[in-house]
Amino acid sequence: MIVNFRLLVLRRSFSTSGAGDRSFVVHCNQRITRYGRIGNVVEAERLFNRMPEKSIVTHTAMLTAYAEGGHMDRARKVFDEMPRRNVAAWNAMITAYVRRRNISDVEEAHRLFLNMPERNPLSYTVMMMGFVDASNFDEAGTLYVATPVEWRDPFCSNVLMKGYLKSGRLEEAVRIFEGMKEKNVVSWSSMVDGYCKNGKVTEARELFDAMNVVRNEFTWCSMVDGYMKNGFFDDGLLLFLQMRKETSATKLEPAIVTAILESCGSTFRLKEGRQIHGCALRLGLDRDTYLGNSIIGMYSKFGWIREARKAFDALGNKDVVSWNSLISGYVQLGMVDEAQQLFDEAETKDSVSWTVMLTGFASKGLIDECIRLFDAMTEHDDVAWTALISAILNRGHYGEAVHRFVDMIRKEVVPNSSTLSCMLCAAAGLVSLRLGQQLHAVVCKLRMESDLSVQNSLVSMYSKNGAVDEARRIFLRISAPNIVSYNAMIAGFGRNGRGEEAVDLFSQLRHPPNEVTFLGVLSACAHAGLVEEGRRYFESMKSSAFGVEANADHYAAMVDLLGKAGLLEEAAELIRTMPVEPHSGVWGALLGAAGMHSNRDLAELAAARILELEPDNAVAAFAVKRYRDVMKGQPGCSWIDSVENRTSFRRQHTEGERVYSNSIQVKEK
DNA sequence: CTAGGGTTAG
Repeated sequence: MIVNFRLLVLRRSFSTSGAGDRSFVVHCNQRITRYGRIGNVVEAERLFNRMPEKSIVTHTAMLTAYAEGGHMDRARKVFDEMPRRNVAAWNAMITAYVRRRNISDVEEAHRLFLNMPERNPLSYTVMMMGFVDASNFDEAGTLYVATPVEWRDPFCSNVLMKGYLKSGRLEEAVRIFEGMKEKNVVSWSSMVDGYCKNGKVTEARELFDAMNVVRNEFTWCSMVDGYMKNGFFDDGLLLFLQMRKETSATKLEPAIVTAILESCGSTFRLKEGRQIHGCALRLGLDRDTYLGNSIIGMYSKFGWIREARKAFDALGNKDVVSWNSLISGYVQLGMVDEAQQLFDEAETKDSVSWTVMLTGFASKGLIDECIRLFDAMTEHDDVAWTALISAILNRGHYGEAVHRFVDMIRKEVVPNSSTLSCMLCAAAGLVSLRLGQQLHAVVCKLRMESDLSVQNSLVSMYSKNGAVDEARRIFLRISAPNIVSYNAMIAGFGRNGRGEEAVDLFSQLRHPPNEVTFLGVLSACAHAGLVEEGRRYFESMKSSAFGVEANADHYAAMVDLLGKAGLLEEAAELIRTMPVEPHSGVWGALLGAAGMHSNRDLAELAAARILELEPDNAVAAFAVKRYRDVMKGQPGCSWIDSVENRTSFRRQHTEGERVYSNSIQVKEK
């Protein structure tokens, strides 16, 4: 009905309007623009074709509508066939190419830019956007320098500065920022945000306090979120309260509340989370989809799945993130069936939905389901690949993981830091220095040398491959090592027979040690024969000064330590009196020591216990057989060594070598 | 008609 009426009006307008009816043309141009913005190319095109008189603006609006709808060929045809063009038309065509975020399109944009008869400030800004999006900072920088000084307005400078910040090129960003003659609120806010995103909260706050323009909601939001994302929840909350006092408290930006709720979820702030949720409800902000999604996410992270479900059901405008947040909530609780039900129910799914579901199956070890899901996905991005690879790795299939990684690279999907972290663990597991070094080269190429999780994985990979000095070199370059870094390095020293250095590093710890730290230092003592030190660490751990409970692994390390030193009876006594149930690793340590010191009774005891726990254990079976048939108690027998050359392990190792032998080629970012 | 900040899920 409405459409017919419009057509009627339109028809009358066409018949009554003369060639010079400019207001009608303007009206149609606006409608084409509107159709383009809502993605209705068909209506835009229909109107365009019916217009007897078209202006430059008409063509420009139409080409933009086509481009937004993905029809680049038709957009270009409109541009090429325009009877006359102005700067805006050229800019629009360049913008259309730039928005494709693709190298060849940016090149085409650049050709147009070079050929245009006249340029305005916007031409430079848009072209620079293209280079920035393509991470071509050389060209972007050159173009910035080539931009006439009077045209280097905040608009233009902010684009380049923002690009530098996004790619972690802080110094270049600062250079642009400080060189700007005029800075607006976007310039300041972007720098504050950029510092925060690069972990420099102190510098961000200095700028935040130093700004000479009025802060707006973006500025506040960046700073509050910056505090929270960098682990300073209380400072963030304080600043939020300060904002409420300083600015008009009548309305509140949903974005800032969203940021806080997300942080409540990730730092497990149950009380604050509930309070802020209540506050958002009172202010009527809960209709905001972003905010609603963050509520679902927060309760999911708390494990309060019913609250999450309630927030989901209450949300008026659900989008794909709403669904994904709740699916993720079920997955996090291990409720994979419920997650799958929701996954099947969702009418719109994106790669996140599929990946969440994949990690759900992975958490249950259902590797075939993971692969089935992965194969059913239409697009595989870096995270999807990483989820699959990680699922395969968790099942211990290193060679297969390497195979998938090579596939990923061949498909030209750029690995992220978590992919590389995973793969470095594979290289450690495979004991393949060659693979590890190639991955290290990829890390450098992709500028991920400063990523903490990558650095930690590198330390672990190198030390497991015997290259402990290389591991140490990387460890020393970590700007803010966390407990995982220390654990990797301590264990690395230990397994390479450098017990003193392990002990030394432990004494320099700036973090409370955890279970892994103690396991590392105990193993280090065992390897280096530091019996007294080992005893001391073990006692200090048990004295609960650090709040760490000794588990069976720690006892295994102690049995190993005592056993290697020949204190077999003390080791056996430790097993007898340990408060946790000894697992096969504990008995294995005793078996190894008993073998080394030719204590037949204890070896047989240990082997028997292992076989009770693991009837298929080859080492124990071999030991029992060996003792029964061959060994007559001579010292120095090397049966344990021959078994330790675990054949299955070797096979996997060589399998991995073969798969990645065509060196890994990654395109530079 | 063409241009620049923040927030949610893997």
